Amino acid sequence: MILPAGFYRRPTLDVAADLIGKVLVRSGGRGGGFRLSGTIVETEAYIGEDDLACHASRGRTARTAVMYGPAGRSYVYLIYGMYCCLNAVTEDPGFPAAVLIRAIEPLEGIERMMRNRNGNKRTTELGSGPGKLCQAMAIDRDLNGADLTGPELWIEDRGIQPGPIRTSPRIGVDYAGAYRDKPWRMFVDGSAHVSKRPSQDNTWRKL
DNA sequence: GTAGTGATTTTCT
DNA sequence: GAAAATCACTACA
Repeated sequence: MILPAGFYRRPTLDVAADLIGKVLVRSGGRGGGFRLSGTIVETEAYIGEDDLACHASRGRTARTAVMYGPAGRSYVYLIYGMYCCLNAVTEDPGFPAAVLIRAIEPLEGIERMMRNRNGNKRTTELGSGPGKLCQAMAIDRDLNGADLTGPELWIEDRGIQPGPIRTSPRIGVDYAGAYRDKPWRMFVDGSAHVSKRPSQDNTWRKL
């Protein structure tokens, strides 16, 4: 079942948690073309203009406009001049928020994903990071604003029961002041496909 | 195994 | 002009 727009039009933390275990699917090319997919194992929530880590904290601009639009669309942006990151827009129109898809466990089209990733042979290196998964699944800014109910990019519920979910502070947002330590990153505990494994850090709590 | 650093360009100040 | 929701590579243990 493809997740409907209503799935995304909810509190962002709920969407971030519920997306764990869902399947991200990318389809393209002519006449059937290709189909790539992977189970989502890591997400992060970015919530509103008050959240100093959220791009919308600087207000509405050409880049952040999608986040102010309806839920269930994609927000794809370029980071560090080289990589793209994929988000799902959440909440009511007018309230800027999104869930960053940070890691997937590859399911379908693994051979093609390896080619997209410059011949990388390890499945754990195909989707264990927001830039990596976009490269593997051929997601770039052409898909910014795309409807996440298809036909190029969507997320399905296949009834997968993810392992235990943990939370942690978000990655790479040390500049975000009081919002730096918010435990708004969600990931499958122990998965080999998440972007970073826990170090000696007992501040992370069970969800 | 961990730590440090350069690549590259859009975006907003 | 500075910073950025990252990654790959190198050096070293």
